[in-house]
Amino acid sequence: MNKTDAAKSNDGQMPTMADVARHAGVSSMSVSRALKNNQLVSKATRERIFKAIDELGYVLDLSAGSLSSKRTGFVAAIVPSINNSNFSDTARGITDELEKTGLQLLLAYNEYSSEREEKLIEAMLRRRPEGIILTGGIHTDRARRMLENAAIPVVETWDIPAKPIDQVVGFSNADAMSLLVRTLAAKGYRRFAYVGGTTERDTRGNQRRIGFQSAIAALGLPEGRVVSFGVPPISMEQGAQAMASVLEQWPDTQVTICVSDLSAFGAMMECQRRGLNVPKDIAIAGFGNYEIAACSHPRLTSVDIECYEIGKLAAKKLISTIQSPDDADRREIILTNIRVVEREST
Amino acid sequence: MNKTDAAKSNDGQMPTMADVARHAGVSSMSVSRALKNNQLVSKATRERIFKAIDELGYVLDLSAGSLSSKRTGFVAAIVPSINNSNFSDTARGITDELEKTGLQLLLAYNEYSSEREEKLIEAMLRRRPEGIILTGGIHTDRARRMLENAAIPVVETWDIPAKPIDQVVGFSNADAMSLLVRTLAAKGYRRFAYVGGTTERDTRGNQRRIGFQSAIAALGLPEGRVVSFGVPPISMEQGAQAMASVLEQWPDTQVTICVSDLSAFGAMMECQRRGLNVPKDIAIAGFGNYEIAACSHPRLTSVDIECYEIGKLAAKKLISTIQSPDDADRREIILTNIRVVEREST
DNA sequence: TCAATCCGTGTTAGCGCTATCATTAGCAGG
DNA sequence: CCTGCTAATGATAGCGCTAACACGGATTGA
Repeated sequence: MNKTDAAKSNDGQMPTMADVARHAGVSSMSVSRALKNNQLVSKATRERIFKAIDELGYVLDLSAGSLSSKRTGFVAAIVPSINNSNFSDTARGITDELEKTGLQLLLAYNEYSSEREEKLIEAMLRRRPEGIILTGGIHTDRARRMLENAAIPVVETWDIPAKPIDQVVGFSNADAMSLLVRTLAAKGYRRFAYVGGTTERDTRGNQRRIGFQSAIAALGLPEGRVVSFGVPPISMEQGAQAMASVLEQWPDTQVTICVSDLSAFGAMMECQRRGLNVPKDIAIAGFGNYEIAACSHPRLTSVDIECYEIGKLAAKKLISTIQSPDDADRREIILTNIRVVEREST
Repeated sequence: MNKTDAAKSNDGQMPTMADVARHAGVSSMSVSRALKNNQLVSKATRERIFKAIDELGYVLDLSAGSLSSKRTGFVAAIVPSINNSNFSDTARGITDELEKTGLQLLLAYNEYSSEREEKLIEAMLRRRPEGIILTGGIHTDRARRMLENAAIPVVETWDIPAKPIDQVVGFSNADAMSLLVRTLAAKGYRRFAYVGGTTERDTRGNQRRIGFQSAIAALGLPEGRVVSFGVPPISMEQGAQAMASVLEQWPDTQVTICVSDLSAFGAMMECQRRGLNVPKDIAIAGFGNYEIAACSHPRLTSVDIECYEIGKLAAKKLISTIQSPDDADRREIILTNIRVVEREST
C-alpha cells in the first residue's frame, strides 16, 4: 500500500480505485493494471484485487480514466431517424462491430436536418469521441469546420458525397434508382410514376428522384410522372395518399416506384383498397428492401442496399483508422453493393 | 491572465480551456463560467471569451468537467432491440425528453437477454450515468446489485415488475392481452388461437400469452390454441409460418391473436396467399399498434401501448429524481394507457 | 560470476475541467 | 469617510484515473 492511496478514505461515496487498492493491500496502479487485463500482474495479486473489487462493489470510472489516457472509448454516430429500420440496421451494424473492440456508441438522430446535425456534432464532440460516423454528405460549414478541428476520423455513409470530409462507405442513390428503372424497363414497363418526398432535407430521396428521371430520359421513355409529398420521415400513409394522386392524375400508369418500401407498401395497400390488382393492373416497386417487402402480399420488388453491412464497414474502417491513424488507404471510398430484388409486385 | 493558465502552452494539440483563457486574457474560471451561460460574467468579458473560442475552434471537454463536477450528463437506457419500432419509439421518447435538460442518452440493446443486459449495465455504469432506464423487470442478481450500489435512480419500463428496483413506467402485458381477448369475445368470436414466441427470454411475450389464456379461461371459452415459434425478435416471416401451422392444426379457428403486429401482419399475408379472406374467413389481431397496423389491407386490430409516451414519462421521472433526489413520490408506479384499436381485420 | 534482462510493483505527475474560497472594485447608506 | 454589500474575477486544489518512469529481486546468458 502506498502513501497516496492510503491518504483518502471511503466515506459513504462510491468506492474509488484507491479504496480497492487499500482493501487489497496494493497500489492503485496494480488495480488499474488488473482491470486492463492485458497488463502484467501476478495471479495472486490479481485475485486479491478482484476479491476487493467484488467486496466493495467497485465499478471502474472510465471518465476519469479517459481524461488521463486521452482515450474516451466513444464513437459517435448520427443517423437521420432511429425509427426507420434501414437506419437502425446501420446503427446495429455499427454497434456490433464496435463491441468487439470495447468501443461504445454515442447515437443520435438528426431528423434529416443539417442544422440539427450541427448541434449534435457539437454536443458529441464535447465527449471527445475517437471517431464519428455520419449519414450523407451534406453538412453545414460550421459542422465541417468542427470536424476538421477535432482531428478525428470521419466516415460518411449512405451516399457518395461530392466533397467527402474523410472516409466514405456508401452507394450512389441515383445509380441504385436508375438500376431499378432499367430493370423494370427491361421487363416491358414504359409509363413510370415516381413517388417521393419534396424537401431538400432528404438528400438521399432527392438523389433517387434524380436517378429515376435520368434513367427514364436515357431510355427514351415517356416522361416520368412525379408525385411529391411532405417532409421525411416518409410514412406508409403518405405513400397511400401519393398513390391515390398518381391514379387520379395518370390512370394509365404501368408502374409506380416509391422512394422507400414503406411508402411503396402504403401505395400498394391503396391499390388493393381500390380493387386494383398488383401487379396486373399496376406494378409497384420500393427501395431499401425492408422486411415488409419480403412479407407483403404480393411481395414487393425493391432495391437492397445492405444497411447493416454499411454500418459494419463504416465501423470497421473507423476502428482501423483509430488504431493506425496514418495508414495509406485512409481516403478510400468504399462502395457497398446495390441489388434489385425482383418480387411479385412487378 | 493568471499564472496557472499561462503555464501550459498550445502545442498542436486540441486547444484547452486554458488556451482560450490565455487568448482572451482572462482566467479559465471565467471561460468555464461563460460556457455555463448562467453564471455571472460581464458582457464585455463574455464577448471576448466567445471570440477566442471561435478563433481557436475550441470545444468544451465534458469528460474533464464531469470528473470535477461529479455530473456526467449521461442517462443510460437499455432496450431489447433497436430494430423494433415499438422500442425505438420509446428510445425516441427518452431522447426527446432528455434533450430539454441537456442530458445525453447512452443507448444499448440487449437482444432480449438478461445476461447481455448485465454486461451492458456494467459497461454503462463505468460511464457514471446519472440515471438508467431498463426494459422489463427481469434482471440478473448481479445486475440488481450493481444498480443498487450505483445509487442512481432506475426506471423499469414496459412491464409491471414483481419486485421493482426503484421506479416503474409501464403496463401489464397480461392485462393488455386479456383486454384484447375480451373485446374480441364480445364481438362473438369463440375459437381463439394465439401465436407467440417460445423462449423465456421475451418476458413481455410470455406475459401476453398468460393474459390470453387466463382471459379465455375466465370467459369459459374453448381452450385457446397456442402456436409457439423461435426466439425474438419475432419477425413477419415467423408470423406467416405460425399462421400456416394454426390453419393446418385447427382449420375452424375463428380468430388468431399474435404477440405483435409484425407477426400478425405476416399471418394475415399468409392467409391472403391461401385465398382466405380476413376477417370473413378468419380474423386476426396484433399487439403494439405499429404503423403497419393502420396501413395494411385490411387494417389490423391491435392494442395501442403508447411506446413513445413510455419513453417520455420514464425520462421525465428520471430527470425529476435526478434534480431532487429525495422527493416523496419516488417509488410510485406509473401505469401507462392501453387501448384496443379495433380495425378491419376482426 | 556478473552484467543484462525481465517481471511485478510502486511513486509521481498530471489529464482538463469546476467547486470553493479569496480578492478586488464599485457603490449605497449612515 | 467608513462599513457593508454585491458583482466580477482570479487562485488554488482537487475529481479518479493512467502514463511514464523507478526500483528491487529473480532469472538469464556469456
